[in-house]
Amino acid sequence: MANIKSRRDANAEATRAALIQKAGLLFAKDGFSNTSLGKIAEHARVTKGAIYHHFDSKDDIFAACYSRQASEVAKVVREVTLTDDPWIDAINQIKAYLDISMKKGGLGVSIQEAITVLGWLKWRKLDEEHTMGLLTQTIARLQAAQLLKPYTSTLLADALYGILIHAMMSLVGAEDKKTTRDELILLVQDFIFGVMTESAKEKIR
Amino acid sequence: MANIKSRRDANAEATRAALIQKAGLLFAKDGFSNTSLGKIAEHARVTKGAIYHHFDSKDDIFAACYSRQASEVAKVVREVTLTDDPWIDAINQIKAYLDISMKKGGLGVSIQEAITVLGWLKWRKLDEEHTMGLLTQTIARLQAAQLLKPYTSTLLADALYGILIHAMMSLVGAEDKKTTRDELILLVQDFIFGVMTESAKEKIR
DNA sequence: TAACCTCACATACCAATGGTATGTTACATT
DNA sequence: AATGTAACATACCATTGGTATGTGAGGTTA
Repeated sequence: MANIKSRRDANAEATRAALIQKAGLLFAKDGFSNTSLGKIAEHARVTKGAIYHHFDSKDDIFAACYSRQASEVAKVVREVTLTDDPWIDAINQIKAYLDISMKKGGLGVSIQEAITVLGWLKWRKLDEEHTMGLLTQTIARLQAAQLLKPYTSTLLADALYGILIHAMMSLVGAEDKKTTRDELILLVQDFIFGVMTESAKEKIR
Repeated sequence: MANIKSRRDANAEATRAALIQKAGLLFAKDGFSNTSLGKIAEHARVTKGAIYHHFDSKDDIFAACYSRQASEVAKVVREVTLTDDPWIDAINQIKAYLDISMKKGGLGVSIQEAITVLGWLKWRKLDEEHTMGLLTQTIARLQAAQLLKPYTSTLLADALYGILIHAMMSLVGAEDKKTTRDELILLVQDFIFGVMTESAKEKIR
């Protein structure tokens, strides 16, 4: 209803955004436990009161930071989809995911930290709304085109996401990122080949 | 040298062991952050001083708990190896790993918590000495037998471990564990098929 | 065995920090 | 103009990880 933002609402949104941004920078730079709410408030030129007005807890503001970043990643990956060949799209999405993760590797809140702070379950739930949700869709497309063996789709998505996450983490730690990235793409492709139907394999060859 | 334990040393070892055991139970039951050092000390009938005499920090005693558990898992998985067919051994190890993880899922310190508390890097380093180290060996065997495509072995181990970890986590959360477990084994097998050499595939069929 | 030393803890204490309870004031509503 | 409410600020608290120091039993040396 009230789509017209009042002055106060606009200000509130601004502080909230500033809080998320500054917190994101600090979390990325110093890690979660080494970033106190006091520091965050200070950098955003407010007090802890402001934080606890906008967020429920320290975990909550961290989740907001990660969520924001994840949605940005998902957005970039989503924009890749172009062709009407689900297989090509899938590979391109994977490439895009690895690339942006590689770029944002140092910058931004790391996935490690996210899992570390939020715990597996919360983290997963968050990711399901972004990157992993995308992956699930992509897999559904592949399955609809009968390119994949009839595994339970959530299980498949889980496993594939596991590969991607893990791949990404190796990538962040690797010294020759470019080579590693290329090898990883091939590796992931081969893994997926393993769960493809025979007819699909021949079609691609 | 001093292999003959003095009275004092024996006592010290006993308290250290008790500390690890009680801490493990509490960590598993209440989680890391909800378990204070005071509680641990109380349960082990000592004081915080004892804890800080034996361990450097809260993280450190947690690491000790996890390490102990991981070595037990690794021990069970290691005992599986029997035949001289590396492929069969690999599959059996994977089965054993999933099974024990399934059993110990509720009990013991969960992997989620371990990653959560120690952070990705420390956790990985710890696991490299146990479960992951085993996996690396198994992969090396498969590669030596030229069953796998010539990927960088560490990369391969990383990715495979990623699948296993992720699979295990789905397994912990699944409602029909037995069915999920069976499907997961097939899934993992298929994934590995993807990175096998053509000749190896035919040999198995 | 007596003096001495070391180590395995216990006791006392502190600083930091997440979280809460309570103001306060600008702004919106009536 | 009076009143209400949301967006913060201020003050305060409890917990807790960590440290500095004390102490006494057990081991070592003379």
